[in-house]
Amino acid sequence: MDIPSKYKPGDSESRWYDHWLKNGYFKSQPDDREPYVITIPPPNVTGVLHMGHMLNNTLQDVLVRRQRMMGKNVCWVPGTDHASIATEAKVVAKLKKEGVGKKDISRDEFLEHAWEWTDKHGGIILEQLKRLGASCDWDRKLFTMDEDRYSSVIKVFVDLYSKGLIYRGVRMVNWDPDAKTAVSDEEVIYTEEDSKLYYVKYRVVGSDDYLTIATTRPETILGDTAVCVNPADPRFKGLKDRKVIVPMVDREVPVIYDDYVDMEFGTGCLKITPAHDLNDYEIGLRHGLDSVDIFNDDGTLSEEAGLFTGEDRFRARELSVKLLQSAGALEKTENYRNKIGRSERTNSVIEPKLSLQWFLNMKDISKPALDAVSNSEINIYPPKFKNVYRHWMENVRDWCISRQLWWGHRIPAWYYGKGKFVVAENESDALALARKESGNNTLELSDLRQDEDVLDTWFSSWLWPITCFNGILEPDNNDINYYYPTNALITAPEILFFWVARMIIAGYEYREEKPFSDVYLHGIVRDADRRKMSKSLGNSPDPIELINKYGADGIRVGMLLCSPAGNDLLYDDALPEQGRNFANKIWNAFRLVKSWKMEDSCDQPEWSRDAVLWFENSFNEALKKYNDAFDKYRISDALMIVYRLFWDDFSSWFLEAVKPEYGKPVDTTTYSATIKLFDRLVHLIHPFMPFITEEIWHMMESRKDNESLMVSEMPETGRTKKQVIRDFDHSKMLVTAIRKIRKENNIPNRDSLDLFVNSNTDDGEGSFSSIVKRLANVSGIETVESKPADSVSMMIGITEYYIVLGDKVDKEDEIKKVEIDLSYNRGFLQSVMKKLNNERFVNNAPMKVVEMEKKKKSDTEQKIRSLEVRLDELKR
RNA sequence: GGGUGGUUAGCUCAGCUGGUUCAGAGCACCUGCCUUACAAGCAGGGGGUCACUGGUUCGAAUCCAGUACUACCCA
Repeated sequence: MDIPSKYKPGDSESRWYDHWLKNGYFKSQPDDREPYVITIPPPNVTGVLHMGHMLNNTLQDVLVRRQRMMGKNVCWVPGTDHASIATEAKVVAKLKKEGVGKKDISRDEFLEHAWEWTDKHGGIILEQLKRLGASCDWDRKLFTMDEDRYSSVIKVFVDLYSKGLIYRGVRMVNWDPDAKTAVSDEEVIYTEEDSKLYYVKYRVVGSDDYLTIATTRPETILGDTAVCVNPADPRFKGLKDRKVIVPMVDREVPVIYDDYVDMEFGTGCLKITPAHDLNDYEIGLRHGLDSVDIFNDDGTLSEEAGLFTGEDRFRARELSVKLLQSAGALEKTENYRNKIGRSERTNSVIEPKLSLQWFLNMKDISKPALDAVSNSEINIYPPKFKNVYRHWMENVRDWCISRQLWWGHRIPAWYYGKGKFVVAENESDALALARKESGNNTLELSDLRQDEDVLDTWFSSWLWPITCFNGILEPDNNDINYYYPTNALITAPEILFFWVARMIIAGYEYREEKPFSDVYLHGIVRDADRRKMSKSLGNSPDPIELINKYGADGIRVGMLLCSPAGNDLLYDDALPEQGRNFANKIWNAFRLVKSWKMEDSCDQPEWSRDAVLWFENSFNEALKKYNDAFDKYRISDALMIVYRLFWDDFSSWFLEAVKPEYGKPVDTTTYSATIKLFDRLVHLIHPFMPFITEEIWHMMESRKDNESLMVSEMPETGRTKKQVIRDFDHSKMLVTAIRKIRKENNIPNRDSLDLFVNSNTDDGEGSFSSIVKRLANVSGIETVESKPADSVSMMIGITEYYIVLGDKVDKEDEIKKVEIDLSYNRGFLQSVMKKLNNERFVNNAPMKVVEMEKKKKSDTEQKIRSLEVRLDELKR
């Protein structure tokens, strides 16, 4: 058989992916098997695949592939989300390039552009996932804005509103005065910038005293409605119930006391502008203060400011400073560095602004979701995130669900008359409701005006595990009844609250059941310097290029090798390289086995029989650990277990032990045992490396067209004979020791050696002498009572072995080694004796531990005796 | 400012409710090998005062307290 010595992943990847698709292995329909369900964390519909997706989806594919091989009815639902902010920004940018402003066109026209954009770019990312090997049920592909998902969101909004859980309220938002929209917290970038701290004097009413406040934003003085000090601050004791006069506008405002004020910072005296600072707003709420909104939407000063109306906020700052100065109210100015928030998109300084938004009351609705995680109905992996989750849920705030955007689910509220509105699933219901509520039957559609805003994207994705099976619109359909609750959710910890917690909330609200049993949180992909991968840094490799270079299997292994649960993954090209090398190793191991000529008349040699016996046990032990690692979502551990099983145990020990001498045939018993073991190995590796394993599985023997490794059965765990493993470990150590002696003494492997074992020291461990003979090229193993002349010795466990080297033995060197060994063992014995001589240890420690120490004592004493004898002989 | 983690080999990490000859793995490194599966490889090897200080205990990488540094979340 002519197989190239380097594995080339390219063509086999597309060939096998097509094979899987053609045979419909990814598809799922409800049946009587147990389901295993994962809904994909929907990537942004207009995005492209990045390293984070690679990690996230590799993990999911590994999990579903394994479960599929364990006989589950696996359903991995793919889909994308509309990402209202990001997508709208992209469409706005595109239109801008074409010279069209968003405000120049109608909402409908804009949405047409957005859909066009979506249709053009949407789904690229899912196509890219196929290159990775993702075994999603593509027939179930969904989009958060497709018809059923859209209607589901609207229905849920109306439902929650009718339950009294959704309300309108005032809230401080991050206002971008250039884009004239609110942006989310995630889109504000805070950096330290140089600014100035202005010290301004406020006169106390009815006295000549004044208070000095420090501010970086003197223009907001126009909106001050109080001055605040810490109640514990002795400097301001006598100011209770007093008022001060706000400079420039000469408004009388109260002095209030609040713990919020930091006595150390500035003058210990804080001006309060409830309309333009979040903390001030909250203090304002606590103390019942007025708020004066001094800004227009474009960042110029409003009528209410009373001064500088129409001026830009930064110009107003300069004017304020001048005015304060001329009025003698400016005490001093200091240079200062503080954190300034700028809009990610326009780089404009964010203006905190009060506005009317829609909220979801979270207090009661989130209760079951808190309990579910506390009582482990839902498990979070790694468990350390349980605390974080609980902390957030116990301090949950109401959710602001409206966004000042067009791309998304439009809020189903219709306004009519003065400040009145109705909430309904559609226009005609809204009209009917409006007529009923107003008692005015002459109302027409044209009198109704739908809310301009859309819902937060998370308000659609929080329903994802339900809407994936259309469980909102048809709550009793077959799919939802069969697939829900899903099994696992794989995502990043950064969206534990935004998304995961809210899905759990929605699950209990709409299905009265959890949405998934397990949450697995993986880290963020960073570069080798721990920097986040980003376009602007240019430190993010293109995943498709990586697949081309290292193969999908290689990159999958690379992503997982180094991503322990919850920890960040420091990407480096060395990782997929290691994955590729592993693929090549598997490939060559297979080449070796395939090159063997079989011969019926050969008997199975003892070493081969022994090797099969040992490897079966080794395999069983590894499989147990592998399953255990999966149960705990320790995916990289599972991979490492199988990596070492294949590379070390199978390739370096098993295959080396059974491989026939050059040109000689192999007996059929060994051959078929090897193929059987190889088959079991590729099963374990398949979830991680689906392509190469499928390729090899088909080359092992002739398979039918509709057969596939990916739908064949995972091996069952068998019993492990621990003694076999222990014996083989002993023999391994012996082989290694002999090889070391060869290397130290420059004895080539082809020169065979005689090995002696000291019968006085033999504890019976290590019955794999045939393998020792073969792998260490030992011609015979003889039993002796004492050390033969001109030999070097080695100790495995407590058993002493010798190799006769003749005049090659360096006596001085041997003596030195034995002395080092002796002093270590004497020291060790001392530490053991210290414990055993300690009455409190013997009385308090568990019997088992004491027994162990006694065994250590006798073993070490025996070793010391052997070493002393040896030293004696050497010195003779 | 509040909260939650982390600190073990050059790097990335395992070490569960204290006790196996317990200080581990992978990668990297060093030495020798193009040995007829694989140099994307084989064989052998070196490397850590388990952040620091104190405490509990017969016994601490593991439990407790404090310190330092660090990461993330919230404000």
